[in-house]
Amino acid sequence: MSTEAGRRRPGPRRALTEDEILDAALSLLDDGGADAASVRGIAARVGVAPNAVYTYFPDKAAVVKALVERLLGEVDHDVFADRSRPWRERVEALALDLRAHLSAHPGAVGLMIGGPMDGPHALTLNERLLELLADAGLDRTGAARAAYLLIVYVFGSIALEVAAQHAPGPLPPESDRIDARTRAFAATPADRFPRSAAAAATMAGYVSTEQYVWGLRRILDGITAGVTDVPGDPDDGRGVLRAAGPVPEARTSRSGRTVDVLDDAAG
Amino acid sequence: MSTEAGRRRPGPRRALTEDEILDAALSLLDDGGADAASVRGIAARVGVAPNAVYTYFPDKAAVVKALVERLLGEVDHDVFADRSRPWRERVEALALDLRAHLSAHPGAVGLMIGGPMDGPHALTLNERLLELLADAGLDRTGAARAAYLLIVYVFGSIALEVAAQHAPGPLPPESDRIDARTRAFAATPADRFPRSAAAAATMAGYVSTEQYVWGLRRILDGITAGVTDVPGDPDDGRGVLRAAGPVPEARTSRSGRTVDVLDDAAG
DNA sequence: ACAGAATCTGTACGCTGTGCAGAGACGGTC
DNA sequence: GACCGTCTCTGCACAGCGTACAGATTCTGT
Repeated sequence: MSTEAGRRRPGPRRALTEDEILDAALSLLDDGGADAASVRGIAARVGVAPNAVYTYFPDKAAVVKALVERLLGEVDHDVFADRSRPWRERVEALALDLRAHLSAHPGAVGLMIGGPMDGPHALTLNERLLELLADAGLDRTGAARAAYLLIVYVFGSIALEVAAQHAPGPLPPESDRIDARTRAFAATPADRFPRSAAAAATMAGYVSTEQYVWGLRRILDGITAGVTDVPGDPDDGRGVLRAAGPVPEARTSRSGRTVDVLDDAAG
Repeated sequence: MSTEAGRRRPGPRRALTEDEILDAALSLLDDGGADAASVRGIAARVGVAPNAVYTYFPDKAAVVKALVERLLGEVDHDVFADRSRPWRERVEALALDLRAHLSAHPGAVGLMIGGPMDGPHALTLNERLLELLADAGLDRTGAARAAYLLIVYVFGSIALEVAAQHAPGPLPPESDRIDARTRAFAATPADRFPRSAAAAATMAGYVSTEQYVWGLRRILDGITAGVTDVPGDPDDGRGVLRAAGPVPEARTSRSGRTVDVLDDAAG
């Protein structure tokens, strides 16, 4: 009661908001890479003394954490709530949206995967994925494992894509980066690395959207390998799927054995 | 001719070797986390003035790069060269070996995925994966895409696993970390996150070896979905696989369409 | 013996995160 | 309207960071 929400605290009005500080941090990050978001830089950007920042956040780690949370929150709730669309489409839309949002701030990506990522927005992302994968016909445990597999893939892809870029600042267009990689891989010594030299064009495309979607689809294929497809639209795998626990009738799958092993640990 | 390999350079003998510096950096990293490997700390550890390090490496980034390269080199060439073993087994052995080696140095993991990872040992890893996946029956392009998918998964998993740990220093035993996560997830509000709350046990196991292997197997399933299995050992998928390019006869698969899209970009 | 080159040290500069003391502004109570 | 406690922000300071520069020392090749 005494500390109700609308009451102003004593002392002078705050010159800033937390959001303005996060804005400044993000723009510094975008301009100068992961190391550019210094407390002093943020303070200068918003026009206060460096230690004034500590009125809003206890330390720099809290600034980073809040920024990561905000970036994760920008993607939630929108794209994949529409349950009329097939679940695979929604997963792909979510994955592409995450990639677009995060790789727009390459300097922030390193901070993201450098911390625990256990805030409410991260949990919301997990929750949405669980809903999505339940629609796909996966059981509770399978959906959770699949959700983390997807999270690992999405954040791993983005992290490696950003890390492949040497210079700070915004990511160049995808085609430019692939061209640069093509030129770099052209120097691969074919005597020591014959297969890599032969696959140089594909390797240059490791950072492409096509590779990203290709890998995502292989994962979705693997996730649904133990789940039987309802016939009706075999062309694109968009058919509604129904759950199959041990699936004793459909192609004795390795997933049956795997699930048992995992249940030992998680249960 | 003038600068032949065995010739000593003028000047006093070096007090150190590059390897000793990397040893010092790694041990600092292991003790104190990613920020502990300072140039001054390294120099103190090996008993020289801070700037003596710059006799061996041009800057700190070069030290980190060399360290990453060395860690990547520790895993190559050994585990998965034995072509008599089934390829899935070899991929799993490689993935588990990589995870064991890298998560033994959690402080180094962040440095690893923070840089381009384009050294010779990284290329060797790619080359070995290409060989392995060629044995699995994938064509050149498919093998390269699958290799990167696996790399993303392995490094993404390890990065997220390490990032989930708040304190620096060596990773606690897996069971302890899962216990801690179980306790943390017990506080998940079931009203706002019903599915996450219900899957808390599985989510606690996100950092487990079981989850890691489970995800790896789903990926391998997805990679080989467009490749027909030779009957003979259907129980574990260890049978030798034969290549299938467009696979027009085996279950009209989405991979056919996907590959076309990708060939447009990479070709 | 001498020239040149390499190694290492001492010193210094600008940067980082952040703790402490103090000045000023404001809300709540008299 | 005066006062008090609390909050905000500043100036200063400290320890640590990466690293550039100058100089002393030690070696190799001539």
